Amino acid sequence: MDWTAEAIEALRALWAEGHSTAEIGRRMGISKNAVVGKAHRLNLPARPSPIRREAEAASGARPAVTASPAATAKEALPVPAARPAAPVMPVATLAPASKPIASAASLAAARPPTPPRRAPQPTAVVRPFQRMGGRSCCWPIGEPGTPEFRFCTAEAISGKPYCPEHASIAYVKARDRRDDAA
DNA sequence: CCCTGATTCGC
DNA sequence: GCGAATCAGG
Repeated sequence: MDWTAEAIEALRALWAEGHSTAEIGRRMGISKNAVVGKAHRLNLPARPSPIRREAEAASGARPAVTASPAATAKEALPVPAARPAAPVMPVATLAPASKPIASAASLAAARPPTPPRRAPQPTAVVRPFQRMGGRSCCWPIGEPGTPEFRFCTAEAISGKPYCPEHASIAYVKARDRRDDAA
């Protein structure tokens, strides 16, 4: 993985939106290990991990888990942005970012039925319109002409028509495109 | 078994 | 720095 600024920005954005590492990996065409590894290196806020390694526990036996039962209840609830902000973007598994999917046609072609793995979340609010100040991402999703067709609802990077994640795949690094262009 | 994320460690 | 392997919990 070539961790360009864009890629890192995309990672940060997706991470902040509460996507799973595997999901981020899928979206960016990399493994979840790469995602979690990089996230870790970037010191991105760890999200509720299902596990608790012995290492941390061993470092002090049981530090204070039992310290103040009352306090732990409320304060031990960081659970920041666990909300899957992005309303299920069935953007399929885009090919490992190689070519900037320019046309909606090609995108449609590369759009296999992607049943959402996650159960519908009651808290997930599909916002029909962005009223936010920022421009929304122009990345087309679905087949044009169908009811499903829409654009990515994420907020575009300022100065770019795409959100971080789509920008990361939309813009192939300019360098050395000459050889593949031939 | 599927999923999850964190850490480890060879590269 | 990178990420597969591994670990560990749900």
